[in-house]
Amino acid sequence: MSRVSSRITLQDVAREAGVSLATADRVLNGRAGVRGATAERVRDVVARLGYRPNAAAARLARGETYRFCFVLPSGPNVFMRQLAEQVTNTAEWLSTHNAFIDLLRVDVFAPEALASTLEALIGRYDGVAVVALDHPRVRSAIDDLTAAGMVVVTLVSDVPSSHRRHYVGVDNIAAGRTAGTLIGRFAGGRQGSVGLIVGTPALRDHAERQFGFTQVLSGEYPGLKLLAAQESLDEDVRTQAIVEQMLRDVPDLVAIYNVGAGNSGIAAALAAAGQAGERIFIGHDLTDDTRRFLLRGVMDAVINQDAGHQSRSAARVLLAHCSGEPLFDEQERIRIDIFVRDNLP
Amino acid sequence: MSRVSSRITLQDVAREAGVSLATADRVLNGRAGVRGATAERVRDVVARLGYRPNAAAARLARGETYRFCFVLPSGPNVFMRQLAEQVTNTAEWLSTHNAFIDLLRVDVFAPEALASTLEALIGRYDGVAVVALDHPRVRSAIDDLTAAGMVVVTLVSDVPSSHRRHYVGVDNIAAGRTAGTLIGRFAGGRQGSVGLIVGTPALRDHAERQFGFTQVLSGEYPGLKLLAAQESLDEDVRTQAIVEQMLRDVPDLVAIYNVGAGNSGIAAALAAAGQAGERIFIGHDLTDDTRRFLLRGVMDAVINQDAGHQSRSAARVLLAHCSGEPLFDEQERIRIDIFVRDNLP
DNA sequence: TCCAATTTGAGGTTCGAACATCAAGAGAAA
DNA sequence: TTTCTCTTGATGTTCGAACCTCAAATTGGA
Repeated sequence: MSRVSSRITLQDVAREAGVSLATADRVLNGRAGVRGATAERVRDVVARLGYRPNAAAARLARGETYRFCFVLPSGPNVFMRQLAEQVTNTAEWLSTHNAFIDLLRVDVFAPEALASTLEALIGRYDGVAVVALDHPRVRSAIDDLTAAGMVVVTLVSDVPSSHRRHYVGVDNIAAGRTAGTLIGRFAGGRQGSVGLIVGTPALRDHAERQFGFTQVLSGEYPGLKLLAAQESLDEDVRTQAIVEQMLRDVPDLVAIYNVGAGNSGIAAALAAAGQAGERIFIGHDLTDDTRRFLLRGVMDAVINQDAGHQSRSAARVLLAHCSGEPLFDEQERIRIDIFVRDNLP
Repeated sequence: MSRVSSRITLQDVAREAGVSLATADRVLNGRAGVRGATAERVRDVVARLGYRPNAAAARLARGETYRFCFVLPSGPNVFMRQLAEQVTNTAEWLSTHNAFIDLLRVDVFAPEALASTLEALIGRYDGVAVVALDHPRVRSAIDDLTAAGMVVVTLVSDVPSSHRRHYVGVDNIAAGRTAGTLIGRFAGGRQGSVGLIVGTPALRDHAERQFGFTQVLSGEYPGLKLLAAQESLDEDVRTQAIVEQMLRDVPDLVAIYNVGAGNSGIAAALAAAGQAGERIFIGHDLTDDTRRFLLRGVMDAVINQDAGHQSRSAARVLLAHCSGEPLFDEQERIRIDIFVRDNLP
């Protein structure tokens, strides 16, 4: 029953408030030269009539174009490839809204390179979305961009102490905790060891997931013994070797949690040992591979953060901050998705 | 590296193709009176330059306003209240895009009433989003609306055999299967009975969830015995009574799956029996209550379909279909969310 | 009361596409 | 060649807000 009749324009507001279009315009756009009482009257009418500026007309009149730069890690990481692809889709959408995206890829393990890449962006863009590295050099580069009047958004991996305007991504501690709870529950009282594989603890998101996971497992599932974390550098061959070793050395292995990439390696090792489906196996990022592993019962759950959502969200946030349009917080919250075999999209 | 330089307008396309603005316009808007070869040339240039119409300008020029009607069930159902609230939010957003929403609430258990409500909408709206009931009268009402040139979208609950243009909602069979898998896995080999509570099997979504759940449980977890489904009519007092009885009569009760509303009643019954946290308890719809139950360990998982997402998605779909703008399928897919204690938003 | 500063009004231009109208040009059929 | 139809160009108007300028009205202070 929330009815709004046809369309209220600034004209209507001005007429109703007994002022000219120019004055109404001055009030709404915060331009100087309007007496307080008059401004108040206009604002009252705006509220009373429920006036909302026509988004299309406003955009058209403003006529600005925005340039954004997305900085993603290079390398073969599947999730980052998905993200890059989604950024390309987003770029297409943005291009109909007078905003343009350049996509840059830099070595994720080189904070210096990332920092100098960022610094080179100063003045060339209106906004930057960056998969950041929590490192003093990077932080100061982000602050420099912000100081230069650019809007900076961190993507996937945050730098909380920087002056970035917004973080688009999930709480990775919570993601790790989620994995912990799922493994704990799936184990259902069984006793034994749990293997933990991380890409590299140098990545903030990996470290955070590991932290959350450890917290839950050691705090709430005393029957499960957490093995020392092994580093895979996100490579299939290394995860495979790690798991093969584990299957040999740890007879009471109940579950494996893979914090980073390389799930195919784990699946291969399990299959080779004839153990696929015997051990609980939880990992991150829904890909063609992990989807197949779920369907075949090799993996038990996949924790995911939607690349498309993150890319679009970053774009919307940048656009909103640059153009001063409102933002719906709720829509920009990235969820920690849990996928099992039955709720695959 | 996907760079698009400033902005290509229809002017640029026309110049590049060596035709007039008028002709370029005729080609792009499919107006008659252009020779095939000429049209081809224009389309080539469009592709080559990557021309995309300015969304704001197009909207403004079209200058149409759209009227949509959202038809939701009346009654105290929490999810439907959330949905109604989100529709109100969506209405606010839409109002800046020249589209307006009326919200109607009708008795969900009365197909005749729903059907006649729908029929009364003919000609008064450009689009309708309806939480439908799968009933011949309702189906034919939807078909009548469609025949009258209106865009009809089913929301939350589908009528697949109707001519609705789109279904915004989840696959409820998959949702039920997901619950089944979670309970099966959480039980972790324990033997015993599983209680099943539905609001009413007359609701398609409830029936589908029950179907999916039963499928998984009886097919894959032979150690778990599924008790006969009990009807709660989505009422707390009734679910409470049902569970109290269950706790008395079924000593080996392992888990409870509540297909509909009324989770508070279940929590109360469990608490009264001192059994909160002892039985696996999975239900639907994330609310203040269920969130609290998750945090306290009373519930083990909540399966959710995001009301805000569904409301916005329905609006976007209606808008896109009415105005002929493109739609990003991937963005409009509603996910089956699994929430445990650790990944609450 | 008068001057100066501040407020307000009136009007115009711009953005890019959609859509309309009319005349000029091309081509085909008679 | 003439006539008629089919294409094309030229040109305008519209949408609603943003932003600009200049003149008129109002206000406040001296």
